[in-house]
Amino acid sequence: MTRIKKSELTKNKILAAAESEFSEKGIWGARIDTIAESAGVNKRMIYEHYESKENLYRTILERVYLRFAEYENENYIKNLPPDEAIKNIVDVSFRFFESNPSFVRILMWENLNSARYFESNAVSQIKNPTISYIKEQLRLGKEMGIFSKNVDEEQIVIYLLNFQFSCFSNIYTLSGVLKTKLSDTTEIRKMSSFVSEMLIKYLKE
Amino acid sequence: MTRIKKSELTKNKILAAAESEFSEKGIWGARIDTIAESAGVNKRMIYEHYESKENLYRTILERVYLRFAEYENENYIKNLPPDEAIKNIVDVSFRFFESNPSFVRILMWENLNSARYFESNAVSQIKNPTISYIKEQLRLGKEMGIFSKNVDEEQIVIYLLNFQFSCFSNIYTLSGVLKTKLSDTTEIRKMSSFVSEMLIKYLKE
DNA sequence: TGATAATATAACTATATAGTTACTTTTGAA
DNA sequence: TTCAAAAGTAACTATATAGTTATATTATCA
Repeated sequence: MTRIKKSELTKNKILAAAESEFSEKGIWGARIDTIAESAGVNKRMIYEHYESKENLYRTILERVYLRFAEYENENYIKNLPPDEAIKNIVDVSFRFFESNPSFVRILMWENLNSARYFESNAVSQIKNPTISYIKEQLRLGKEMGIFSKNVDEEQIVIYLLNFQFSCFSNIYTLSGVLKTKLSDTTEIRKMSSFVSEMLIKYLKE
Repeated sequence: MTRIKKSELTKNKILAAAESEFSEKGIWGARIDTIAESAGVNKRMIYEHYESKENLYRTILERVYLRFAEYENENYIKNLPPDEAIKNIVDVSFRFFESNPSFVRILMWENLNSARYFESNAVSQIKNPTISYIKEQLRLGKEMGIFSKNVDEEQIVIYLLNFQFSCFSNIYTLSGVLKTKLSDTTEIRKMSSFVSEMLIKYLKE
């Protein structure tokens, strides 16, 4: 294998191991030794390529968030009627969260750190198309007379982003209280579709 | 001061310091030395009264959750019509979350630990009156013909518990994306009342 | 082919941290 | 007042962890 390819491989192994370790334990609980070991790479290589634990974490955060933004961007079905488009938005982010549990967890850690790293530099500059897309659909829906005129666009955006996320994030303590395993995919799907149905009804009212 | 009173004082100082440290940094990030120092108490006293870090954490978790259950229990206004009762439930938990940020954070840490400590022993046995109270109001509302008959009670319970909580929990990364400071009380209040209005409309539909 | 720069390794250092030990001070019942 | 038990202290131990150093191996290009 060529030198460059080999170092790329090393970097990728580090990134994969780091993503899993950081998502499991957060930046403070994660161990560099563990990352090195489960990447099958010498610890010094982490410092060679990523300087410090903090910097490695930032890299992971950026990477993970970029993956989200790209997924959203690529998967929205264009030219749907506004009500179908809203359902589609819910559906796309549902599928992303479902297949990227480490994304959900890393964002949760970030929230407990008051989004310290998330707000800094690169990450917050990543173009996320979702917000403007939602607003566009809402405006379109109002124009077409499908959606009620006095809907608060800002709140709908928050609702869509936040409450979809919360179907995946705070379900463990809630499961304990309800004595139902809400982390099962079927349960999550139920919650998610309930939330979106309710929203659509509200918009059309 | 008597011996017993003095040791009670020490215990309380430890509990207060521990609650703040654990809520800030979670069980893994919290430091026993920091707790001892900010309690103004010798480190050994923590082990004298609480055995281990883990056990101290459990004590805090129980204490904090008990506070929640008691608050809910004491603050619901009885004999309201069902729609007002639902609004009241939202309002009461809003006020609790608002004035107990450490509760919100500790539950978030717990969710990242898959509710490991939350599910064990004492905590999950604490009687939380909320769930049965919500269900009662829903049934009453249906009987009185105020609420639609085909409302999924389970989902409403989840909605109320989870989405109210998420107005406080995952707002930091979302603030970053939206470039609005959602952690301000006014913003939280907006979100919360939006969510409850939407629910009431849905129930009455 | 042999010099050189990139890539990799093992063993190390400095520090932080949960938990302990051996000791001193204070309190209250007899 | 005395003295045993409770409450408190400082200094310690064993271990874990982020980051480093000194050295070895390997791929590329002259």
